[in-house]
Amino acid sequence: MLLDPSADDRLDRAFMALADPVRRGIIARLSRGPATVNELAEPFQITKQAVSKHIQVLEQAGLVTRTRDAQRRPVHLAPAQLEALTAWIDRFRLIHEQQFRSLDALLATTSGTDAAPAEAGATADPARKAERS
Amino acid sequence: MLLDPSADDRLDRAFMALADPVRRGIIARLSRGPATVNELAEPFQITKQAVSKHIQVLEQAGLVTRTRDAQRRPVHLAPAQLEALTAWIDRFRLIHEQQFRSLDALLATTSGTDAAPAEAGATADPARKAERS
DNA sequence: CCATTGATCAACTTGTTGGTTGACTAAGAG
DNA sequence: CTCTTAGTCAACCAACAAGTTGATCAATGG
Repeated sequence: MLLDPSADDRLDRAFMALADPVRRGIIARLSRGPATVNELAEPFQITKQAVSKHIQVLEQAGLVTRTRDAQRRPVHLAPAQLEALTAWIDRFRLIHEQQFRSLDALLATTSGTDAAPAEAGATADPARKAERS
Repeated sequence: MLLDPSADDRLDRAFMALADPVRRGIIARLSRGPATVNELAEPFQITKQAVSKHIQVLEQAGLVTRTRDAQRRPVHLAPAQLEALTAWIDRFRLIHEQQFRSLDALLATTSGTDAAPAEAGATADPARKAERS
């Protein structure tokens, strides 16, 4: 089960875990501090068992951790995985932004007449020849 | 286009779209510039139809757009939705960080003997009203 | 006109997710 | 010991997601 989850696998679980409004609500609540299953279940119209399953999903995704406190199992936010997600997204967001800028510069130097209406790169794309990575 | 998907719905689709290594690979490829379905399908061992479906998912999530170029339908990255995702994540990441800091400060002022074993917030949690004994 | 290329549509199979109910374990409290 | 609180486990079901094959559409080229 938890032997060696690849980086892809970890991202899969984390993104999937956030692709549900209940689980995002749980994350939002936990950002204010730890909470028990019952407390987390209260805002939603589903059974406690369903919430427990959601928490399991979040835990397997590395987004929360559970501790012990008598009968209670307080759930805590684990921000490290959230950081990993923003890191992944921002990586490609920034690459794209840079590509866009350099393409923009290229168009500015070659065409000279008009700067092309925002729909850049549809056919004349300098990055297209790179393949078979 | 669809008729007014709620913010929750949009986040659902976007996070779900990224919860798949094929689709993340497509995003990674598109960060280098637009590509056709065939180009995007090449690195993967699945049929072109499957890739087409993945692109539909990404498009409905607002992460990519498609244009026309003769028979080709070049796919472009749409970075706005990526920004929305990092915005959502960072919101709660920062709230949590701030909570953690203020709790840390609280512990530093009240307890003078032992600084607690790193698992802060488990027992002394300002957000929980339940107290025992 | 017909053939080719690029991509989508439609139907179907398979596996997984989100939810339920009911039984169960664990820890205190009377 | 019994009762209550907090939570999980197990079995089941409806809905959906990912992939396949086969047919179809759209644009171009001979």
